[in-house]
Amino acid sequence: MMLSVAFYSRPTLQILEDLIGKVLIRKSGDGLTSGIIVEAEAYRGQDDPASFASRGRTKRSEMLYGPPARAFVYLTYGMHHLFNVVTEQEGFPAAVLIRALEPLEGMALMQQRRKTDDVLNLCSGPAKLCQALDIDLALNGVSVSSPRSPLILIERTNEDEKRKDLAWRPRVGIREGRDRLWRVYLKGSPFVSVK
DNA sequence: TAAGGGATATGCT
DNA sequence: GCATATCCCTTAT
Repeated sequence: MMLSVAFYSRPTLQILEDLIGKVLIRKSGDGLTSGIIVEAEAYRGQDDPASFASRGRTKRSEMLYGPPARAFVYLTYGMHHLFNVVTEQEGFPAAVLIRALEPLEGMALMQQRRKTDDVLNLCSGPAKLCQALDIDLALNGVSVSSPRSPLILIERTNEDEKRKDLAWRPRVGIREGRDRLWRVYLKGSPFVSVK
């Protein structure tokens, strides 16, 4: 059901692929929003030039060194929040950035927060999904594997699968480019941010 | 294609 | 201290 700490303690590239198709659930005072993960990106180790950790262990990268199954939320470009899940063992800097979701529950709330009715534009980007799910710095460091957490990841339920089955779709695509080493997305999904 | 915006890190003085 | 470059993006043009 809910993804355990053990799930996040494995090698990051394995977690990356396994996260495609999982459900991210955000519970806030406004209500519940959730979506199926259709795009993600891995950052692992100090040798990964795309990772904050490549510039040393600093205040900004500190969360990456922490224990797995915690949310790492940060601000970029002065206005956008990005949501990562910390992976691997404490002391090794690694995380998976969640880049796009297929909206599942709380669409009306997402539309309100995103100020658009376009379903394809609600969660098709790492900062868009944070806005749609109301993820900001207040959630930095929270556990994503505790039942009481405002932010959790789960296996999809049977009911979800009945509603919209991902299984028939093409498997994940992997993109390697520039210094973004590992990006995985659901090939053919209209909800991804990759062109 | 470019502007928007703030936190962070670095490299000065 | 302060100045500056950078940044895992989005929106509007």
